[in-house]
Amino acid sequence: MPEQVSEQTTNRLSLYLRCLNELEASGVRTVSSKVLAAKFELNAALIRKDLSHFGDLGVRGVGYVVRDLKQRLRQILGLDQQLNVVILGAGNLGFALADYPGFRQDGFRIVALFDNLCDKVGGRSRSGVPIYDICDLGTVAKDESIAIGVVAVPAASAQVVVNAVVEAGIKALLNFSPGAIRVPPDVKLKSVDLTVSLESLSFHLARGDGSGSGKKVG
Amino acid sequence: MPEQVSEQTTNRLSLYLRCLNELEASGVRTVSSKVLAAKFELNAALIRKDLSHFGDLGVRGVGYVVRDLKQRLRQILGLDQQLNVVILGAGNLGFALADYPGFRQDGFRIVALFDNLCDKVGGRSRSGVPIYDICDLGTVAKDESIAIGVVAVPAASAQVVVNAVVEAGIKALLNFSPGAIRVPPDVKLKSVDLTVSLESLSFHLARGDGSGSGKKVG
DNA sequence: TTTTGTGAAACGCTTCACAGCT
DNA sequence: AGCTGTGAAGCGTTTCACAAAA
Repeated sequence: MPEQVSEQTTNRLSLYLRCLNELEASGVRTVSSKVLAAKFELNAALIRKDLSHFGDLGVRGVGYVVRDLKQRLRQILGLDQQLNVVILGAGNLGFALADYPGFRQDGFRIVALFDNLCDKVGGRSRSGVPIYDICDLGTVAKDESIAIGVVAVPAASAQVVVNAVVEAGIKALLNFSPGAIRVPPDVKLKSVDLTVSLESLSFHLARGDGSGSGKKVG
Repeated sequence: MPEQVSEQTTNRLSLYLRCLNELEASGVRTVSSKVLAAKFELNAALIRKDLSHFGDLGVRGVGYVVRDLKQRLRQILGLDQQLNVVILGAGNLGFALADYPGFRQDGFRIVALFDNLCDKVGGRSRSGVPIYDICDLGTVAKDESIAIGVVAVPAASAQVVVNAVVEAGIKALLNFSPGAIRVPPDVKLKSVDLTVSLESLSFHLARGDGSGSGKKVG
């Protein structure tokens, strides 16, 4: 429905949804933007603006109906259908992500790990995710209709692996390797750079200005 | 020197530094904002603005002297002195981070893992990081002058663990658990929310608008 | 001439303030 | 009365465009 929704709004929608799940579990029926705002230390108008991108989701004088808004947000975020995920790189990080509860989430299913080391291929992660040879990525991607690739390989091979993932027709990528990665314009790339995060903390320590509640970034 | 430097500028400084390291290794002596900008698909003026916060670091008509700028950025980011890091939570993620090369970086040293499960305490990670009981956090933090805590515990115990870390006098926190975490204003918190990242990708897939080169976020 | 450093303009996101609905 | 939805104001970041320096 909306023309353009900013990345920041998108990220907040996830947070709202998580909160609504908790509220529903607590038996809360409706919630106002004001109450929601307090939980995240955000401005209430911002929450209303975020939601208003997707139609009139609230009820004036009442607030938002928890169950309805939750359902609608799941739909907006594409969580009403399952998305299949593969992880590239069966190293420490790849394994950890494969078994990470936060990743074995509602709408997501981790289908496979990929690596190029022969002795790893054929094995499984602790939670049972099978490890394939990276050469088979194209086949698996089609057979299992993989939607998302998670890149957890060393920096040196990152771009090569990303190219293979793009080649396999996967249109969404979560990248954990450092350095600049290039993808075609029709592929969505989201990068998490742990070095940048650490160095940002180092910077703030060096200038002695703790500044609370760093904004969540996703 | 500067009054205020935005988080976004700070994050980019890390990227510039990484690039300068590569340039120096390649024997490049000077680099212009234009060349740097091309590597990151950024505007050259933005890079000059970022750097100009810290004095006149460039030479007009020439560009930036790679070795000098690298040195200066290391200083600005506080990487000229070692920072000791502890990881809270010796689960899959904690172990992976303890052994992750990107974390065993220049200025950082991972001193310890902490957990509350008796059978883990006393052991070591693959790379040799010792595991202590979380009760000993205060002591270790003081003895080893820990600067940064990395929180990799389940969501349910996140706030409790964060409180313990703050109590131990640690002023910088990298948090991997989902949900809203509160810290005092003098503590710097940076959160990486993997669920939000995944759901953001899901959102973009659902509306079918791949939009290349997602900005690196740290 | 090349490239930095920087005011001014442009842009985008957030907050304010209030009309309008329940 | 209470709360949403939203135009307008405010504010911070990015880009432009050019004077100043090498």
